[in-house]
Amino acid sequence: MVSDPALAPLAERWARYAPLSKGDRDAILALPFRRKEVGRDHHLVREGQAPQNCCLLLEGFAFRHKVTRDGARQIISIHLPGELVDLQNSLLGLADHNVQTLTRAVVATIPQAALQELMDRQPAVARAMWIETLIDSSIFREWVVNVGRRDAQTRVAHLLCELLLRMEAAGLTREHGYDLPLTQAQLADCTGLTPVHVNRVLKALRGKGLISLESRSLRVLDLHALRAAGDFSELYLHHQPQALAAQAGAAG
Amino acid sequence: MVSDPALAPLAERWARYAPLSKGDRDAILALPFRRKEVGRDHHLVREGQAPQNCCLLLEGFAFRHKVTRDGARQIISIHLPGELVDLQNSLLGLADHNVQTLTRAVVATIPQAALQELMDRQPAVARAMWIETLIDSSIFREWVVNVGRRDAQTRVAHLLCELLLRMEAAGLTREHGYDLPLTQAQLADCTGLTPVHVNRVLKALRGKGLISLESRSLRVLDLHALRAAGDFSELYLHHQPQALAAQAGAAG
DNA sequence: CGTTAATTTGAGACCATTCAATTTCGGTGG
DNA sequence: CCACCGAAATTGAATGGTCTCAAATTAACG
Repeated sequence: MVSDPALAPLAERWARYAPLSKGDRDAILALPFRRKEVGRDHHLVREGQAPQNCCLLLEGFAFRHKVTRDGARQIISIHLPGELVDLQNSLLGLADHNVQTLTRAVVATIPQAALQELMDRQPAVARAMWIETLIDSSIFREWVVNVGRRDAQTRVAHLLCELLLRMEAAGLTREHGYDLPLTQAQLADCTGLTPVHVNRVLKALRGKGLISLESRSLRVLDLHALRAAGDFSELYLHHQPQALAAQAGAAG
Repeated sequence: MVSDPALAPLAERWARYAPLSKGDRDAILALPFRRKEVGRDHHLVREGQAPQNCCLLLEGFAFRHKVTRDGARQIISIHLPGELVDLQNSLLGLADHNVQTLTRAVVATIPQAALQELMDRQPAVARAMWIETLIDSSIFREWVVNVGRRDAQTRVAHLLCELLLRMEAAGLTREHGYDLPLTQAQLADCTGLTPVHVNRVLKALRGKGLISLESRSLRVLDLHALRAAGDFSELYLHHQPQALAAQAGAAG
């Protein structure tokens, strides 16, 4: 059985979080999975369920969200191609939130049992997976700050900055431009605002010359000003995990 | 060198997250640490730093927070005695937020290197630590929803419910009552509100007979109604981690 | 090319904020 | 033990950022 290259991006990203041996990489590439094409708004995980599989986004975008009693929806995070959207369920058992596709997507569903086995047998991979969940966690913290203590324009600008940097890291941008995978209603659900107000905020950001945005195609015209408008500082994305350096330093 | 019982609560809590062997427990109890008494508002971790130690709260309360450009503070989580407040820094390197004591506290500072070694040598302990960070993560997600999509009264009621359940789990309550370790200004920083409005909300909750609160002593008079007022559902606290059951089931 | 979703704009209402002042609480020293 | 002081809590009045409601326009998609 030849290892399928579909999981190569996974091995590649995890290798950025922790040093992986050839054996580690091979074990990742040998994970069993089922490739699945799904439409927009497809539910990958439902709150309260105990999923038996983990979903790796091969193509397309997804988001996690919760719904309050009176039907308001809060989006908790956005996921880009190459990300495992529900790793935590393997360890926590019951899903505490929903995961849904933003766009048409291709996912690889990996049996949780296989992931458990991988964690058990390849501690370095487990370490990398842990770090991935910790970076998720850091992004959640920043989102708490964003919706809790920033005004509407700052919130939206901050989100657009975050997406720019993460898209760049994923190779999905060209010259500070990317295809925004969110409707204005979904931007509102990310930022705790109403769609109407998001529309006005975007108009203001356009008016100031910070961005251009038409038919979902976003371009950041003045990154410095957008970062300032969004009170944005990228430390929380941990794109240069210090752990690697620290480990290398400790080993040398 | 006899193992100090000070770390026993840590071993106990981690054992709830993953099955620990005698060797695992001994390794935890053998961790080196320095006991330190600190005053209120003492900084345990500062954003941007690369801490060399982890802080275990032995007595007292702490909180994590970030400050926006214009000086607004958002509290991201509250920590009870027995919790490791900055485990993630061992793996991420640079702290992306501040940690500060809410009250006078006693902490055990554990060298990160020792924790790293523990993770490497006792995979079951590493697993438990990972699960602890995942539960943290789930609480962050709920807080995003709380500040993003709930009105003021619901936010405060939700927070009071969360604290009640966590205090109960830590054995810090009597008859639905506990000592609230937060000022109204700090409650405001948790919920993304102003101190003035928190005061009015608390008055309303008292007026409805849901709680009594005087001089920091809180009693939940009508838990059912407070849960309803706070749109509260405890799934996200993962107080009964399903992973344990799942692992036991898989092993049996 | 029709149909539905998404975006855009306006006007009025409201929840939470800001600003300001007063009262109460908690701790400390005389 | 009481007086004092700063911090915390409380209350009022006015402002304002965001929401709600409603309608029109444009874009997306089969």
